[in-house]
Amino acid sequence: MMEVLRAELHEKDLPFTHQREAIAQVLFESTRHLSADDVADELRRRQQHIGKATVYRTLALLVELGLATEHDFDEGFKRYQMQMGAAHHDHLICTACGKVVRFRHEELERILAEVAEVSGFEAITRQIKIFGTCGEQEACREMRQAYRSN
Amino acid sequence: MMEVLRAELHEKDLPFTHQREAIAQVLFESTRHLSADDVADELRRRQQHIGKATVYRTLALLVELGLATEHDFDEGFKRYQMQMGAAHHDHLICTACGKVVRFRHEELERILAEVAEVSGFEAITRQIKIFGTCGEQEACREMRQAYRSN
DNA sequence: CCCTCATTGAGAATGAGGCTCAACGGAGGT
DNA sequence: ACCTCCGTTGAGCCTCATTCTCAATGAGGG
Repeated sequence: MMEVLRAELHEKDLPFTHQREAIAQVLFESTRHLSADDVADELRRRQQHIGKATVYRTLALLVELGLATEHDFDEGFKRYQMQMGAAHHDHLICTACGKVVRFRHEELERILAEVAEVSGFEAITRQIKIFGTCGEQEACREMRQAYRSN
Repeated sequence: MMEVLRAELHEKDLPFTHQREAIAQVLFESTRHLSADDVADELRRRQQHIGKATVYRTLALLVELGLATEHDFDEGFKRYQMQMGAAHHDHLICTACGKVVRFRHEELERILAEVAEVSGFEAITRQIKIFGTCGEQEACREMRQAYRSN
């Protein structure tokens, strides 16, 4: 996987630095969606301090290269995740506990491609987010009740 | 329409202030998605200066009441639009010229409801955004070419 | 008209993310 | 290995959307 990054960087004549390797590694080893701060924290835990500017720049670069995806779960900051050639997937986000569940529905792919086509758009990327309550924790069920009685 | 706002506020024992009326009015009269700054600017043009804190608070309130919707088109700030009982719609966003096109596809509604159901989620709201190029302007076609040759 | 309590607004605070620029370090050539 | 050339890095500063603070204000019920 790190080979893919090395190759992509070489392709674009960009240097494969320790920082880029470390950041990609952290993202790669996590199954969660990490914020720039999460990444910086994890690097610190590994005794590899990397400036936040570099963290931001590298995350943006990984997205550019198509190796990572950027997500906004309405928390006021972005989250990132490695995208190792995996199919595009979408998310269900619990507004109470923050849990994120991935899903993929073939039918959606077809419909969205059709919508873009009809509108004369050439799609680059897309996002589908369903915000709701997952009901798994106390807080989730409470919020669910609050919404129902609204 | 302003009656709906008045009623909703009364229902929740919240005062119907001049500021709330003016902000809702601006949003109501626009067909575009307005940012908090857009709203403040329009109010200033109408000789009704309202503090930005109030603009932000009121926009959040309108969303809470279900009278407006909040959108993030990846511009670094949020945009708002009145939602007068209209059906939920989704967006195509041109990353070159910023044009936003609305669309609605019944099939999507059904599929997303099904996805939430299967995952045990109770959906509160959802968003679908397709980012791409609309090809209408010079800049859009240029960006389109850039992506193709990437 | 009064009183209460939420709202308002000016300005400061917060926080994600970008910018600056001197020092640094890949990596291809020698 | 060594050199040299650029692109990268990082500490700190800057921006800008959004929120907070708190004293003054005003909605609206009695």
